[in-house]
Amino acid sequence: MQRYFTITQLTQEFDITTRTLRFYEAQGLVTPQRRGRQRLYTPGDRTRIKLILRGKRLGFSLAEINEMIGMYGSAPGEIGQLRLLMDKIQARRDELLEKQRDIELTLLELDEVETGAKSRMVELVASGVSESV
Amino acid sequence: MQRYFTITQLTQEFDITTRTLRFYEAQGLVTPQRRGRQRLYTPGDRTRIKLILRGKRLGFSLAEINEMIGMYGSAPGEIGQLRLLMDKIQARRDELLEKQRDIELTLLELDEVETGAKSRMVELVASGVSESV
DNA sequence: AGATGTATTGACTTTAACGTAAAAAGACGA
DNA sequence: TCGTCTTTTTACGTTAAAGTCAATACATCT
Repeated sequence: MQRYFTITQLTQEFDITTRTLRFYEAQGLVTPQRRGRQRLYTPGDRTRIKLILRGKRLGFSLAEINEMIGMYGSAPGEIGQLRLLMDKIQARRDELLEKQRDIELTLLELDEVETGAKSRMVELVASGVSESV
Repeated sequence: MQRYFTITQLTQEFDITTRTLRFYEAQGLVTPQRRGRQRLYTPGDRTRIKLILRGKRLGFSLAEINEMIGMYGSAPGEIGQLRLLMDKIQARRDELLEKQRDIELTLLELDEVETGAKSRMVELVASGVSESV
């Protein structure tokens, strides 16, 4: 018993437009089945869409995302190909680790700005500005 | 004694083009001084550029980056403005935390793929394919 | 059958973030 | 002073990732 999703269900769930999903399909990122002309998305398709959106949030291009998703089901039968795959994995991992460091730094800086803003606020309130916090 | 950087020094250090730096300037992201027509970047400008590139790596748009950088030197004198600033900070923080989770998940998936690839490799080698590892 | 609402397709447009090319202006060494 | 090099400015081109619009098709309700 396969459960299907319609395109609008998915657009609502992920807060994207139909145009977006059709565009992803045109790019070969998802290939939903058809009932007549209507698109039917399987749970697998839905998962792929989730992966795409996650990749987007991390700043990857659709081409990169396509490549990454391509890694999942593959497991090629040739040693050379396997080596290539593992190289790609390592490259992605390095990128992600860099992003992690970038995030840490940015979070720290946000903390600093917030600290400054807070103390500035205390100053203002103490200096007699009537304001209910 | 102010030390200045030329545009090409910075392009080499950060591996970007002059076009990129001039574009950032046109967008108001950096405003180097001039000696005649030549651009002179201060250490502060250099830091801003680093922040811009970091933001880009995290998938933020130049407009978002501009806003974030704008938070740094500000500390506005009005309570309402301070509240707004703190709201923005929190929003950014939430985004960054989401990106962190996204990265964790992606790293885990990469691990899985790699594990699969490794065992597949062992299989291949064991099944008699001559290959020096 | 007619009206209404949702899907699809195709074409054209838009936006961000640069790339590329051409012309002119200094800067510098021989 | 000449030639070379770098830098600047201006203008047009490009790419990715959709947005927008119009025409058509399907399905459903009345």
